[in-house]
Parts: sequence; structure tokens; C-alpha cells
Amino acid sequence: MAREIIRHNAIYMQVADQLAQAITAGEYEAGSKLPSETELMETYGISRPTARAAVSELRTMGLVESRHGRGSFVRPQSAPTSALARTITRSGKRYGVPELEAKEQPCVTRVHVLGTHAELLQRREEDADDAFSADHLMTDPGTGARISHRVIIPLDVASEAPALAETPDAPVADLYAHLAEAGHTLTWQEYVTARTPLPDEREVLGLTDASPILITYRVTYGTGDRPLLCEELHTAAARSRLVYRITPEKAPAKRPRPAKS
Amino acid sequence: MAREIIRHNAIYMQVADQLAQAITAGEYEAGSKLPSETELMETYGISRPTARAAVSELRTMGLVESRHGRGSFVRPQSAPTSALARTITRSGKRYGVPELEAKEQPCVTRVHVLGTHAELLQRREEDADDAFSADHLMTDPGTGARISHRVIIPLDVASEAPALAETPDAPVADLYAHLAEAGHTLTWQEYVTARTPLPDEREVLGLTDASPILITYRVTYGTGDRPLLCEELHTAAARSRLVYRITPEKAPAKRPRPAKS
DNA sequence: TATCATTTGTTCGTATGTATC
DNA sequence: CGATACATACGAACAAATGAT
Repeated sequence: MAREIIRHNAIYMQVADQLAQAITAGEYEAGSKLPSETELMETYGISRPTARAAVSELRTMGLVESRHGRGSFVRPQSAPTSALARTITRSGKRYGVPELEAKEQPCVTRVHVLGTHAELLQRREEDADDAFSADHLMTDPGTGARISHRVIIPLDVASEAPALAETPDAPVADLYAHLAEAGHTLTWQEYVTARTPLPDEREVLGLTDASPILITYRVTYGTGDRPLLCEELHTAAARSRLVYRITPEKAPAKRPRPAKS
Repeated sequence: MAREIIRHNAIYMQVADQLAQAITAGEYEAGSKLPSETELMETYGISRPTARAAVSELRTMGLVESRHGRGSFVRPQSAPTSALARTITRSGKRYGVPELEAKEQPCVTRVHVLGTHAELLQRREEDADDAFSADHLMTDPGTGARISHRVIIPLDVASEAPALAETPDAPVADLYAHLAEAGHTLTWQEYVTARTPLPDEREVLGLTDASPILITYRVTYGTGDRPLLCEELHTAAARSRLVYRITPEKAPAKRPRPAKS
């Protein structure tokens, strides 16, 4: 019954495992050169495609990085990551977010609210609500890592706070301010996931490999917990680390039980 | 000056790009079968290794899943992900965390505080401080996804709150309570990153592929912002989504500038 | 500056094994 | 059993980037 989840019989996998263990055990220093494919062929008595497959595994594991004409190098275990604070500050009526360096002019388009955005903004996909989409490309001052940032502003929200429709590409702190001025009491919630980047995402973020990207959706809620905005942020997981401050909340007298009829 | 970051010249990459776009555009339904390698060879006029390389790219992108003897199938775009709330509630002196189902008996070991743990607990690696490590294997009740959870309790912290040393494998809510009883005012901060799992991590979490895992480090700070505990949580990014509530903080009159001399 | 050896990247061909239907 | 499909493995060749001569 117990089905083998992973096949370790394959030669290239055995070689990859051995090398992975050696790397994680610290037998190869960070930045040091892995044996070349030719050397692997000789030491393990395998063919070139097999050696390549083993190194390819290490690459997708994020353990090594291959450079054309030079070799494969061990990536630093705990890479120089910069902390990306996902906090919001408030001074009076003005909300602030950690500053990032803008790299390009923001780009505004009209989109339909679909998929995760529809789910988080609590809209049905069938309605295909229109929205503004403001795309920003920024850099993390710490590491220089690129960050792509998109703000989705549903049209009905924009019509309630016209300042949003005029400058949907403004910094999010301004968008928050406009919503606060429109009488909303703002709260936020953030959803974090990760996945391997698609080719075009790789290009946008300047990634050379298929190492994962962190994706966060920040939803701004207004009065009555109505979702107003949805921001989507992409960043290379290997270079940045998200930081959240967790503030304890008052526990309700009776724990709400998720409906599951 | 503008260096080409990604080569799209490669045939297998071009094929992978086309297929990836078709999949993300919804031309293939979730769960539907991709053209077989033989079909790809014919339609694109390429060899078998090239067709395989293209499909392999799609696999590491997490777009498709290949099954021996059957074919490659499109993975659901927005997989059934469950939300993993990373919140802490408080009722009186008792702190609560969202409940997870324990899958195995916790396992306690003695470890040195190294790497990221040392960094977050603000200890120097050279000191190689001893600590308890309590490993829990749990499941997300929503999706049944496995979650591995490790608590690092430095020995000096344990000696200040002896209850910690007695039952380091207790639920974290109990650990928090013990620290609060020892006179600490607790605050938390969480660091999120992601990476491709190592073979043994794959096995622990029951993953069949190399799709990314989300890693969160939750640090518990006591009085004077002294780091007391470090929790590390691993979960498959494809099946879970972390949820953070963001509470605005009062902005300091003058923004503290990170020292960088 | 030019050449050469080394190393990875890409592509083909071919063969065999093994799971599924 | 046979056909189909993916998995593994070998061999071979050339391209392209790199670093040293």
C-alpha cells in the first residue's frame, strides 16, 4: 500500500542526492565550483546526459547555479536576503508603506477582475467586473532585487473616490489616503504564496533560473469589511524575505466555527 | 549594456513558452491531457529529447504533471488552496494560535543554533548555542496538506522558564503561556520565504514534485525585544496560502534610519 | 589582439525499461 | 498480449561563453 513517492533508483537522482547532501553538509563552500560535467562522468562512470540531468536537479533545487562556459557554482545557503517589511504605519490620517525605488513609469490598463483577484475582492468571475490595473516595477534598495507590483482598483470603487480614477498609478499610500478621505475605515489582510515563475515573469524580475517567486496579495478593506483594493506583489524568494509583525487580536468569546455543512 | 538575461532562442524553450501561454490562457482545461511527446515531435518537427525538455520546463514551472505511461496533464491553475491563518489571538493572559491536526508524536532533540535561526535569535554562530528543537508533523484540516513545524528553544531561555524545558514539545500556545507567566510581554514577527524542497523535505511533506515550499520563521520576542523562540514552518506552496492581518502602527516622528556605517 | 582549451548549452539519434490501457 | 506513453540512459556533434595563453 505504501507507494514509493520518489524514485531514487535513477542514476542521475542518486548522483544528485549525493551531491545535494555534500552541499548541505557544507562539504562545498558557498560559491565554490562543482565538479564539471566531464569530471562527474569520470568519477561516477556515467554519460554526459546523465551528469547533466543530475546537475539540472541541483539547479531546480536551488542549490547550484550554472554559468555558461564557467561551470556550476554552489549558491550561498542563506543567500544575502533583504527583509521586505510588509507593515503599514499611520500618522494621523495618513497611512505609510515602506518605500521602494521605482524603476519604470507605472503602466495603467483596464482589466477584468478574474481568478484570485475576483476571489479576494469577493466578486464573481461571471460578472467580469472592470477595474484599473496599475503596474509598477520597483527595486529593493537593499539587494537591488526587482519587485513587480500591481494594484487592482475596481471601477465601482474608483467611482466612489474619484481621486483614484484620476491617478490610479499613484503610490499606494496616496490611494489609501484617498479611500480614508472618502470616509472608509481601512484594514488590511495579506495572502502569501509562492510558485515557480512563468517565462515572462522571469524576464520581468530578471531571474536567470526557475527559482521560486513569492507572491503576496494585499487586500484593503473598507467600512463593513468591504474589499476595496487588491495589490499583487512578485519578488524573487531567493533574494528577499517578507517580514510581518503579528499583533495579537482579542479572541472572541466563542470561537467562530467555519461552516462546513 | 543591456545583457540578455534569458535566452529564448532555444527550441525547447520556444515550445515551452507556447505551451505555457496556451495553458495560462485557458486553452487547455485543468486536468486535460497535453499532447504526448510523440505528438509534439510531429507538430513542431523536433526530436524526442527536445520535446521532453519542453515538457520538463512546464513541469518545473508547476504547470503540468507527468504520469508514467499515461501522459502529461495540466494542473489546476488556482489549485484548491486553503488559507493558513498566521494570527495570534489573546484572551486575558492566554495566547491562541489556529489549530492544526497533529499527525505524529512530536520529536525533541538537542541542536545548535545555526544559520537563519542564529540570525533571527540574534546569536552568533561561533557561540553555537545549544537549544531544544521540537519537531511536529501536522496536517492542514482544509486540504490535508502536510505541514512540518519546528520550535527552537534556546537553553538559556528554557532555564528561565523551566516549564519550557519540561515539555518543549507542548503546543506553542502553551509555550507562549509559560513565557508570559515568566513575566515576559510577548510580541511576534514572522519572516516568509520560499524555495524548492530538498529531497528529504519532499519526502516529509509528501510532495511528488519539486514545486516550491513556503517557509516561515516566527520569532517570539520578550521584554526589551529580546528574541526568545524561533518557530520554523514548512508547507507546500501549491496547497496552502498564508494569511496575515496587517495592523497599522504609529509612525515614529522621525523615521529611524538603518545604520549602515 | 588572436587563438585555444575548457565548460556549459542545445540538438539530434537511438535504445531499453516500465507503467498504463 | 500489444500499443501507447513516459522514464532512463548512452553516444555524438556543434554552438557559445569564458578564461588563459
